[in-house]
Amino acid sequence: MITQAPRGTYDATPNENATFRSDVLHRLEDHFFAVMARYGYGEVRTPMFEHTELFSRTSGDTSEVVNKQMYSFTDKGDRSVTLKPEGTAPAVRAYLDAKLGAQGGVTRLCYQTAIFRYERPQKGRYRQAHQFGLELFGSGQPDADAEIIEATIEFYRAIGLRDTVVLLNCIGRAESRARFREALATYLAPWLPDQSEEIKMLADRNPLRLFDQKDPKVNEFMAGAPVVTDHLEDASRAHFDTLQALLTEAGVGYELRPEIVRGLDYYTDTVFEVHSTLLGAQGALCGGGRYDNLVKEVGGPATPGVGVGMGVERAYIVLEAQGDLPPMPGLNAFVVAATEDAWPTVRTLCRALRKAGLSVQYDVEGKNLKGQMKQADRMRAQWAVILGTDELAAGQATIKNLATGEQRQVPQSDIAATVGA
RNA sequence: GCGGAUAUAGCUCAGGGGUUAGAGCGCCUCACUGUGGCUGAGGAGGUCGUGGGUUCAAGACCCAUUAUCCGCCCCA
Repeated sequence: MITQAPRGTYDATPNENATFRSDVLHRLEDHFFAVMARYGYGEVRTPMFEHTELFSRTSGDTSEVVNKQMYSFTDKGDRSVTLKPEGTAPAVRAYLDAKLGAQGGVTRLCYQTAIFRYERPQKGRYRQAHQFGLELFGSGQPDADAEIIEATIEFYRAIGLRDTVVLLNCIGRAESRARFREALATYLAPWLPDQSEEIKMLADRNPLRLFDQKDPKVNEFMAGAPVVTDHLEDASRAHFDTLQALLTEAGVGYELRPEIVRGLDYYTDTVFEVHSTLLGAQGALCGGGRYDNLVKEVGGPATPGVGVGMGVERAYIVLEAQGDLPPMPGLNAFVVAATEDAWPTVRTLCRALRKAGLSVQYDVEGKNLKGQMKQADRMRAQWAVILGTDELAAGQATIKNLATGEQRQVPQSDIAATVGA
């Protein structure tokens, strides 16, 4: 079936029952960049693909994303390249390549990008998905973490999402995490031999995930397990405490969740997700956190950073589940020829109205008056502007409000003002 | 990568081996020849996801395949 989009991808189209309406996606983008402009974030656009090493080095080779989800291929120059599975590592690379941090201080970047992961698709999970992202380089202060989270919430408010919750955790630095893993391993040791292969593998590969299992028996056992936040260094502890105070001050509600650990290995200290109950199994709207070793890892000077990646489709799905998708956009006016002699004037008037900034169409199918009126209705035009022999003679036009049905005659020169109001 | 469900008109769905496959909505025409929406009357539109098979006969049953959805896993 050559007409269907590849598995896990979709076409966004401007029609009412599209899976994703392109006009809505466009609105989300507008809101995102408008909000981020108010926070002073500048847009960075990075390539669709990167050297594979950028991701394998930074995301960690035990991570699921790098392990089996990357769209990697060898190009004709025998280089291994990968369609980007996430936005942060490329943003870091671009930040370094363009020497944005050369003057010191803080650099704030935002982006909108497609991401690719070879996964089994379901609702809210695609092989090509899209993310809005923020990265803040050059500050290790909790104020930076707070700003990222606050800006994220601000975006969700701007597009009208309700009932979202910020899930917050602090996973510490390498040393404290090692200490914690040790404590956890000690706790798991007597219990593990009786568990399923799956649990054993998880305990070996990514033990923090054990905090986030569906099995109630596992949860019961894990309730008594040591918690990451009990093993934090003083600096991490203080950072986390201050961040919470800042969020409270900002009026951003949050829940502490020791099971939030994130799938990418580069995070240090702060990690967070925003969830919505309306998303089903794919509960996360966005995920982010602090990555104080990442810039150095990519080859730059040691530079702290914090960022977030927000799922565009997931925001859309929640908006739709709320019943809050905006109505399909319509024209300001549809200009109608009531008599054959009016066509030249119809065309000139359309040009004038468009020049005045209005969205305007006229019939290009050779329809009669009734057909044109019908078309005006179908295009959700606010006004029908009707021109016929009578109007031409008087230098006027009949304008009809298609919502109320009222109509009146106005001078042709006044139409832009009336229709645009 | 694992388990389960689904695929029939533009959309939402009914039909469960046997004449020309149905409904609602949408679309087209007419009533309404300078006026959309409402109403009424007509009408068009489907190789029943695709490829095989069983059968005298398949949209229905079987196998494969593709896609979507749900759960697991993972996460955006």
